[in-house]
Amino acid sequence: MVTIKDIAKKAGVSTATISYVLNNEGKISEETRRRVLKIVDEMNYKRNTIAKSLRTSKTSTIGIVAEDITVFNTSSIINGINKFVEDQGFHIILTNLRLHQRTGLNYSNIKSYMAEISESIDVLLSRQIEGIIYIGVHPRDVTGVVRKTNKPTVYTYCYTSGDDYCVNYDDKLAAYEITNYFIKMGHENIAVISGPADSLATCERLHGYKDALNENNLLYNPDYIESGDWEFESGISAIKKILSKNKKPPTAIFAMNDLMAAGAIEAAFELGYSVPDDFSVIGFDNREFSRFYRPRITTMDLPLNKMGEKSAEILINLINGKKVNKKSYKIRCRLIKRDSVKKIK
Amino acid sequence: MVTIKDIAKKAGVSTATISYVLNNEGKISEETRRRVLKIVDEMNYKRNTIAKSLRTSKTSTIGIVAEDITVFNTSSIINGINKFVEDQGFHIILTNLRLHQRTGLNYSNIKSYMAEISESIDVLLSRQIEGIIYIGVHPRDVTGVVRKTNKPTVYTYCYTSGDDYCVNYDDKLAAYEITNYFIKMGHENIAVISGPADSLATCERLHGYKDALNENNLLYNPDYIESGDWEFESGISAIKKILSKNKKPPTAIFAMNDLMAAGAIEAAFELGYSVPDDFSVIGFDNREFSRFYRPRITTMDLPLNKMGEKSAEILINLINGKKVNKKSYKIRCRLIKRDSVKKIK
DNA sequence: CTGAAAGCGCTTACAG
DNA sequence: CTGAAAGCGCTTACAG
Repeated sequence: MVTIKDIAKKAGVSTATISYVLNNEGKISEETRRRVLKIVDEMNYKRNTIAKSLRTSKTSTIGIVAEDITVFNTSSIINGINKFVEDQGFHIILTNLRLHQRTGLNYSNIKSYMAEISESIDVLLSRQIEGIIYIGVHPRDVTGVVRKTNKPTVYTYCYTSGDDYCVNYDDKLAAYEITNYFIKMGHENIAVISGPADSLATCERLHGYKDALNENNLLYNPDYIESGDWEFESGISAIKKILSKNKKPPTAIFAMNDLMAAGAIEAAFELGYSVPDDFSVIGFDNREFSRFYRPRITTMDLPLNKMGEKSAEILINLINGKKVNKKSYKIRCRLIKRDSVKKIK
Repeated sequence: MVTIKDIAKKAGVSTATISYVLNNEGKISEETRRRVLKIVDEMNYKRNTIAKSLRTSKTSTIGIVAEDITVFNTSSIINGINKFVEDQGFHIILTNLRLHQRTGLNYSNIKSYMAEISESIDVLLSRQIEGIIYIGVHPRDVTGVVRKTNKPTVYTYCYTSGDDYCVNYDDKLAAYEITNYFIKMGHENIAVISGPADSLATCERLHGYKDALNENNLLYNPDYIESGDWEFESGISAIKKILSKNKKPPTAIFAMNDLMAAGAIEAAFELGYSVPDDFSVIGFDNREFSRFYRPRITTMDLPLNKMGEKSAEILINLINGKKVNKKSYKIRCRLIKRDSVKKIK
């Protein structure tokens, strides 16, 4: 391996000079600079970033701790982070907790993985990362799950109840917009297939839903709300329950994710109904299949890339000692209008 | 930041002793060991891996170069890699070329990104990674795309025509098994919606398809083959072409991915046919939606996790100087039988 | 404009 | 069993 020393010897100058040339420090004569650069090229010298990092105590490396990289949201978020930090000369060390794989959907027992998370973070710290981005598998409260460090940390796709930097999409606004869109299309009886009641996303979206109802002087009917577990099958059972509970069936169904929306459509189909002729349906997440399901599902696109970029931006600013005054960012989702909603009246 | 020196001072021993204790070198008395460990704990000392790496010239870090992390295959492969290397104390530096995002589906102009890839690899090398895993977005030949280095390198989800380590799934065998399954279910007229003709995957699978036909004394009919571009829409047009070209329509359709299979099902539906009553369909990839499409699609599950693990295993062996005699690994896919295939006759 | 030298935080032969 | 010392490959105040 060729080092700065070898270059220095061959060029007949000191290692300091090589270093100055390599770092474009300016104060080197044009002639020396050229000669050094030529030798650098000839000897195919590659700088050892490890040594530089040790000396400067800057690694230009951030740690990503992903709860589960195989969950649909994560790769786009990482993509966004990557895009942003690349331009800053930063690199990413990736830690994957494989939470989904290990705990299934029972995110609540994440507590048992706290020791493991803590260890992951220790390893990251020992590698001198300059900041951490923690990516959840679901928008939920992770307070206390991630051990505090003295490094800047940004949470995305999850919240904390503390004084931390969090980047999420705007759940409440999204649900508000979905509900308003239904209303604009003439629907007044709008059912909801929600996520589990203890989910923050469920809460926030129910909030947005009610706000839209209120503003349009529509009554909130608790019998129109049924919770699922984010899976396809729970969409099926939820819609059946809603139908059996209400003499006056809804004309519109807001499913809090596309899987449950697909389940609802499937169930409607089985029961001899048609979507959107008998029911209009809107999903959430803009999962790949929603684009070509039968019917094509109207849904909310998640700003995953933007969330990644924003998280990275905040983190880099914090690393550079810049003030970041806002703590909690909520990025707007985008309604994708397709064929599962019909105008009535 | 507390260093080995601080510990040494407080413990009244040399830094060498601390290092020996930390690395469990044994030759330290139990009494000293305990005292040092206690102080390490008290002072909340964390080892600086960067310094260690510089000294030992081992970083226990591998570089992953992913052509595009948002493409469906990649995250599971990374998951597999992660799982394997974690146990070896290795870490991952992730580079994401965002190829799909930047070039769309036109993978062929990857050549224009060669300079960029080369630079990414330089950066990785300067960070002293000990090996590289290159993850393609599609099983195709990437010879010459990735600059050779003196570090062990494994290619997965892509091939090279050279003497490189490649880990893929067994395309030919998969197609062979699909075709045989159709035949076992009584089908003799089996159409294929293939990928682009210049795709290695297409080639290999066509091979497996023909082999199965031959073995069962069925005639190969070129009019039954229509190529798509892996997208949903191309499944629609392909099936229409096949139907219009053949007086004797096929009873079975092997679509080389789930998107095109869904397109074929959609087209059949539009034309008044039903799947699987009029046509049986098998897809490929076991994408999420295939599980709850109408009908649930029979498909091939890709061993993505295993591919990641295998790649990591080979790489770690190479890093450790062990012999890895086989160069090309082909891992078997798994047929997932669902509702889109019907037994006839 | 350039160099001698110290030092980042570790590890490791070597000596005792 | 333990320590003094060199050194990994860089950067950087300081001196000239």
